[in-house]
Amino acid sequence: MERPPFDLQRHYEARLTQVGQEVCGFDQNFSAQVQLAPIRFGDYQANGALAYGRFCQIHPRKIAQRLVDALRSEEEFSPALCDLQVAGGGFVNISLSSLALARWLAAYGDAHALRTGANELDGRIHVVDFSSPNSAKQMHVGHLRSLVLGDAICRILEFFGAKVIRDNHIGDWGTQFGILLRQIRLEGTDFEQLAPGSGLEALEELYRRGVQAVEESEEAAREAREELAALQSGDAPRLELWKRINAISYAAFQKIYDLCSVHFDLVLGESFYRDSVGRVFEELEKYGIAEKNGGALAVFFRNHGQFYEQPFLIRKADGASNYASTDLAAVLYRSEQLGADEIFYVVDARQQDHFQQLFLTVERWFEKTGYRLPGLHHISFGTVCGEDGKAIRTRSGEPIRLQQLFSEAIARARTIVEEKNPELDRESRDRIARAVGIGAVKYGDLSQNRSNNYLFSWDRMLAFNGNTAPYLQYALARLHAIARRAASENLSDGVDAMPPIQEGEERSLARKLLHFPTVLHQVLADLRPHLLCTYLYELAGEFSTFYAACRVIDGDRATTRRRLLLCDRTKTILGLGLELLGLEALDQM
RNA sequence: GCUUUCGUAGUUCAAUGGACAGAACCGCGGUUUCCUAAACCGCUAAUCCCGGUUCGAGUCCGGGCGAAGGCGCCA
Repeated sequence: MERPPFDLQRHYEARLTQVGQEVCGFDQNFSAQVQLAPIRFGDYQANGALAYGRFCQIHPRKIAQRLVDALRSEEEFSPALCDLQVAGGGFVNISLSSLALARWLAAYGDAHALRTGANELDGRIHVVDFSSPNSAKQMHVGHLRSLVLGDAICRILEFFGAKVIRDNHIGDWGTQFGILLRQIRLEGTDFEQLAPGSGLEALEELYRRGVQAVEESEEAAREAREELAALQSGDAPRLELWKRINAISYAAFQKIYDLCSVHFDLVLGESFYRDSVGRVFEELEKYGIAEKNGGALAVFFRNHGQFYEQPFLIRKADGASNYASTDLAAVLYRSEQLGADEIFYVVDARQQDHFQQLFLTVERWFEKTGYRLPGLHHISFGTVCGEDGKAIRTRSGEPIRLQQLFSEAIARARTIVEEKNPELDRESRDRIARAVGIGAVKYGDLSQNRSNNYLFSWDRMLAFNGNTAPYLQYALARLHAIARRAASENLSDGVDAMPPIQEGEERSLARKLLHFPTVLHQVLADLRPHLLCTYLYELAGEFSTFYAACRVIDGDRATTRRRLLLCDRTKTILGLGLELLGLEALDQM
């Protein structure tokens, strides 16, 4: 028997469009427009007849009926597999039979089978630039989004077959070093006392004082710029200090990354590009893309609707490079050395102008030089705001540090574990507390549409009920418990075919499982992991309802076997979904 | 001044131009001799305003109002 298509929504879209055009005689203006249907209408619905009927002045119901009649002679649309109905003003509703549900579940029985269904990006090289904190400053809640969103996006791209290069583009070559070096010289800071891994708070304090000085005095600002220029031109003592500052910073960042299980393939930082910015300046000037303006080097977009009077500064008047300089050099490196087909920048929406201008500049530059232009994408996200509705910043007040947020989440989770499961050993309780606490925080961010700002709230970040990671983890833990019991009673041996699904809770759960590929394609289309969160929450909800209503391990062997298989598939998809979001799966909690 | 994003129940959030706008939290009520009650079941409540396009608009376009951002040497 032929394997059913991985994503039925996609498949039906293609098939119905094809049958409409080739069998029914509809022209190129017809497309089936298949989408997931509300359950009251069936499993999938095709909306294309409404638009097409209007277009060719035929009643849409007639169009829909012609399509249904043509489909009925196709084997895959036979009554044994699905029911077709014309409804409303010309919708075509498709409802899968229990046999069709069972066949799909049989074909996609484990994570490996699911992965083979998703190969759109096989062999593509995708560079994802995310997290990218600034050296010498602690990460706070404002840094959460890039970190968890970036990690989830990497996992999703990898699932579809891409070779993903996770690049942490740390801000280690910018203005803050001028300010820091000046302040260190002024205060005579002793670095021997700042051991790697513990000195970041002291550095941050130093920086805070430095910023204050620079804001208050033009003289101090000039000195800081001079310090930076001296560092960037390779002054040895300053480079030595710079290295120490970075060692302290990187060690602190790594603790956070370890805690929430995020890893990088490359941690190059802006400084990595310090010797290649020269080539950028040279080429951009040579091809007339950049020009000197008031001492600085700038790219103008004089015919551009938005940027006609907003130039892109790529080198400061004092010769120092800036954010734009290193970003340009980084694109070149990622294209030439890493072979990037696509580059994703997971950076907040306030930098939209910067990235638009960066991309416009790169397009001109690569066109002139004939360099291979990768796809450039700014995966922007809204700002994390405080109670006042404004962005949480390092400078104003004391934002909540990531370390502090994660610690608090783990502590609260531990309290609950100890209350619910006092019989577990200490090691298990620790593991569960960590997975639940970190998971709740990650999910609190991931479950929201990235394009909106959101108010930081302890209540959301530390919620363990409702639409949260622990809800998903709990459902999965129950599925593991069922599997353990089935194994201990030797119930799970030799069952790989899928018996037809029964109506009611079983069917609702099975139907939801089949939506997984469609949701993944939606997530991939514009890299919005919150759609996967919503889906997994609904899936876990369907399972919980099923679990409350149906005894899985039941006296009746056929029932037990059918329900065990359904649980197995749910366990696979829920587990894979959690993995794609970067959330830890638990087998008990 | 120019410009970008956003505006949905009391609150925090969903909704590839489709049929009756979904959840969660909060509140109230119910469920456990049975595979984990971190669960399940039930009740109430919303598309900022005015136009336009469309068979169909929370979604697209125009104009208001409101919020947050960006705009030559910060990243």
